[in-house]
Amino acid sequence: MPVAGAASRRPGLDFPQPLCASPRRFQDASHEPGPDMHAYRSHTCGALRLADVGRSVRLSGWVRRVRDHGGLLFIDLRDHYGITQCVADPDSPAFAAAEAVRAEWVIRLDGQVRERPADTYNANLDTGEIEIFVEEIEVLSAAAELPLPVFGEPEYPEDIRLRYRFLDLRRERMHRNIVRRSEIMTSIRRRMTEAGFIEFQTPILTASSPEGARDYLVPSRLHPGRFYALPQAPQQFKQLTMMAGFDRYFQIAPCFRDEDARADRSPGEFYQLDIEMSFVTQDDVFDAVEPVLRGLFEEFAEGKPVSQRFPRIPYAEAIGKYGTDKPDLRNPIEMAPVSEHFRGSGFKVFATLLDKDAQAEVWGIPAKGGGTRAFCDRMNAWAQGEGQPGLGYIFFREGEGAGPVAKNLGPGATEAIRAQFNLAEGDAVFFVAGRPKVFAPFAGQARKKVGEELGLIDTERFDFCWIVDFPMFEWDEEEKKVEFSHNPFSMPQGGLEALETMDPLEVKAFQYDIVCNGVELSSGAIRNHRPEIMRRAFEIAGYDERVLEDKFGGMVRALQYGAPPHGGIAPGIDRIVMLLCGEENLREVVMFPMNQQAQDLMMGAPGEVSPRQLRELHIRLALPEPQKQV
RNA sequence: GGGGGUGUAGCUCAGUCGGUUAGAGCGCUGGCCUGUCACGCCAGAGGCCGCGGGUUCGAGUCCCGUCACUCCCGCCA
Repeated sequence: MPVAGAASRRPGLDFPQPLCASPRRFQDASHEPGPDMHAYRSHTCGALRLADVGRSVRLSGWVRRVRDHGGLLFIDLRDHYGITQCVADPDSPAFAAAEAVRAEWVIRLDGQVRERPADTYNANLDTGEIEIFVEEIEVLSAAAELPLPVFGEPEYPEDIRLRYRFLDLRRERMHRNIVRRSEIMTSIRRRMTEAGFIEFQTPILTASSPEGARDYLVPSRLHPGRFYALPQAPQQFKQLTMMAGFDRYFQIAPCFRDEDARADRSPGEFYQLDIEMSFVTQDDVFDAVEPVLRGLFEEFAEGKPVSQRFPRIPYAEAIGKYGTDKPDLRNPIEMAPVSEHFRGSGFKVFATLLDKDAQAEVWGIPAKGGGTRAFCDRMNAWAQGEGQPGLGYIFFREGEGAGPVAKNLGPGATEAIRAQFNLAEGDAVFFVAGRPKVFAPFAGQARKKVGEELGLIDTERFDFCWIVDFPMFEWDEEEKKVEFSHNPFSMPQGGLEALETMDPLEVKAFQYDIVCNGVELSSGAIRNHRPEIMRRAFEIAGYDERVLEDKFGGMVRALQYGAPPHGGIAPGIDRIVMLLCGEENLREVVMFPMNQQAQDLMMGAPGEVSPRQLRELHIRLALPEPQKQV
């Protein structure tokens, strides 16, 4: 069998695009087959309709599927724009050629458009009322046996999908995701521009910054022993842009962080819609960003409702009600403290805990519809699987609270808890106890699990919220010191006075996140534009002035020469696209992603380089002992 | 760095308590088939059971190690 390299070229994309997304024809009807016919096609595979019946056409594309009936043979021809059924019978001069083609070959064919017999219309295809009677076939590129099928949309191992990404991207769902990503990008640029923002470019090769994630480093040839760093975000550049007197900056900015991946966190690189504005308060930023995101989501949500106002939830309240600073508001469960019902009660485990530790609390997680022993036991087993001692519960049936907790707690307190959460027959409530700081993340997981298990989450919605009033500092248990909890450049609420007079751990920052359906889309802040406040903030976090000068010199200098109050935010593009494509994994919306180990299996990155390249960079390798084999 | 899961045909998977020649679907090769669109029917090819070691009369199956992929924790201002 003839074997050729896989065709990655898409002639269609080289054609000038008319205004409509799917051009019906590339050429005028006057260009019928003949000497003037285009070499590859007169129409795309998504173009032809009943009105074209009788026309002589030329199509090119991939063979999606062949159905060979012996005396009659169908080829589904696919390109970027659609699928057209082509048919050949022994009367056709192309019959022998048609019998030879296989899936994913690239062919060009000429033929006549004809109406399908009415009872064989295919409503699933835009072109389903017509077919092409094939008169000539030219194989433009044959395909070897496929390492993964293109037809159909089942699950395949990711390493194979990534190694043969060009095949994976031919699949309908991936192709649609990537096109939608492009449309989302275009819409974002339009919306930002219409809102008066202008797009800037900032350096990719820049300096390492001491805070935050691990940097990707690029060795300098001209300066032995020195390194550039790829930007973790254009944070300082966008602030400097404001100090330079521009206003309303945006950029769809590549960001690079050398940290381990997650399903919702690409290894290595990702994109942010980076935004910064001058002379603004927190409310001004919200008022600028909210309509862009709402409009964007409404445009691509396919009818799913989108929050009209994004509720603003203080950080502390989010932790208390949802156990997390990225709550999924589609989940109606709100937790609340129930310590008072347990204090001094007959349920000794919690009563003793509360007695011994003044900081201890008990929280309740109401579970509407979870009032069966089977469900409660299942949740308890789940909690143990998560490394917890268990998950206490009361479930309500036959007019009373049931379960071991209720038995020891007594009917009075049990009824008080039922009333507090407004629970009824058939409902349950789960309990977590200890120091909130320690158990809150688990409580959040339990809330999520209960919501999912009981089907309380309406997946056909986009629920946004702002999380506001993040703490400025937090206690770093490992280093035993106060550390910036988010961005060191955020303005503390209350300014210098707050830093001078308050417990640092009590100081809040003008720091905020946008959360949608439990996904943290972005974080931002009103920046600290006052050098004396910044010096004090760094001092509290244990950095002396030299560090500030060394590492943030450019920015600190700029602050001394007239810096406007400014602030911004940076929504994650990949996560937005993921939500709007209904995907659970970022790799489904990135065209050529790396795997979880930050390798590009298709291109072979990271790869080895020649000794000469290393010499030029003044680099000698000091590999770990068990020498890596490649 | 740590924990969980997975690894058997090109692809998706099954494989019982450790027991004969390791199976199915899709794909591939050949044959039949004139209205299919997940076409249908018949036949065939295709296996280092991830890799290495061990236990055993006997290992896809049990044990140890290792590699790869993936999910999670740490990490991600």
